[in-house]
Amino acid sequence: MFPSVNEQMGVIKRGVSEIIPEDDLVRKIEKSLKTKTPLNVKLGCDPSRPDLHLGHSVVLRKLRQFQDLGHRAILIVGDFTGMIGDPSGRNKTRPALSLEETRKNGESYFEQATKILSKEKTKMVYNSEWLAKMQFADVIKLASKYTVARMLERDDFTLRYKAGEPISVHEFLYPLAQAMDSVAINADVELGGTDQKFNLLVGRDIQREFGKEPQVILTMPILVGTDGVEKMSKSLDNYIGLSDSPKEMYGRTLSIPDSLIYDYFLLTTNIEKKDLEEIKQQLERNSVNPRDIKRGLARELVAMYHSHDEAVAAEEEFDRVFVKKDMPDVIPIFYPTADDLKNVTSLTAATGSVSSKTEARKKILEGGVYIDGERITDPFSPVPNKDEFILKVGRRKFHRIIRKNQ
RNA sequence: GGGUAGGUAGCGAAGUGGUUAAACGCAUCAGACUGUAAAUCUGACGGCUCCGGCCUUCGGAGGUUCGAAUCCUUCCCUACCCA
Repeated sequence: MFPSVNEQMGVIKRGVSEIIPEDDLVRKIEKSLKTKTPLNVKLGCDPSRPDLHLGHSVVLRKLRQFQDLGHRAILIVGDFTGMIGDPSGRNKTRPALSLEETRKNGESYFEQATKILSKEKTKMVYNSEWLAKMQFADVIKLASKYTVARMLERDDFTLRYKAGEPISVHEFLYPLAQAMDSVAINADVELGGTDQKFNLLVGRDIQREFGKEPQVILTMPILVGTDGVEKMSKSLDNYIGLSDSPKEMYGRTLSIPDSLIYDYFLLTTNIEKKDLEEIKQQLERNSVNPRDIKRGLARELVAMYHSHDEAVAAEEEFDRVFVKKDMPDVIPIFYPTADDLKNVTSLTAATGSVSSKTEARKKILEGGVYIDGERITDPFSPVPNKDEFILKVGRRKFHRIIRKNQ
């Protein structure tokens, strides 16, 4: 039923940052084999940001591997913590959510996560189920099990504390709440990014306090975003979304810096170990143009989330539009009103490519607006007297303008 | 509770009565170059505009003044020190 311990460990260890403690994981797997009981593998998800991207995929893919090895994946939606939000208002990215919102986001999270996870084998639970039932006395008791010094061990807290940035008391409760999740579902393994290491470790301590066997924690490296510097995140707009269209996904992938190519292959694709090794060699020796390796990565990703055919199509389209500077094959159509046709500025603004006429005028003066391939330099130049033409704004916004003859 | 230092555009950070829509850096956007890589260069960067201008900003609210981000009052917020 289950693969052997060595086989399992081989799969599990690919790409991981840390397994703490590794021996315990081996032991747990041995026990699972002996008793024919799958391990409970936990992953917490944040319902305040339901748009998943490649960064999330790193850890989700690891979870999928556990599923393929026969283990049980449990997604915990942090609806309770999401509902509390951040009262200090310091972190605006964490607004308080209503119960309905967290539910809705949870559903959406599940839907996207199952692009990677097996739908049937994934269990999703909301942590309000047990956290909402706790009394204040329970919370105090829980909090008493951890010390301030230990909380401050956390790098994030230390840095903020030293920098003189505010840390609210309730932030100390987050790791404890997360730990309670592990207690509630009897987690054997908890996955997370390396930035979650502290929280995951707290889970071990609290499980012990509750007389449970501590979970093994497994951390995955943080995927750097397309800017090559920051962690991939939606708010920094350096992400490749799992729901991005083939075109977008392909283009965004090509925009990552060369230094990230290997990590992306390792962390976000399923390519064979030997191919991975070859890529590493090629990159190190510079024997192949990194661009071509990157194109391969982009095709791979589009094929994973869409299809092989769409990957090929996306590449062709990309070459046409950006290499040959030709037109994309699908261009949104815009039917202008008489007012929009007053001049090119009005038209550009009307298409919504820019936020206002002021913006449109700036782009025209900067030389970023083209009509049928001709650069427009005068904001007040008239709209060509044609029934149909192509308006291009910036590098990638195209509109097919069609006049309706009334 | 007492004291100190602060709160300026997406972020960081100057400015401390009068060309100040507010230096500078980062980020972003557009252009050149290119492999939608890196590096570099140029320009834009509060909002709107009939291009003449108009409107809104310097934690909030009042006030002084011809004139305030800058002075006064009050409130809110943050860090640090003392208790």
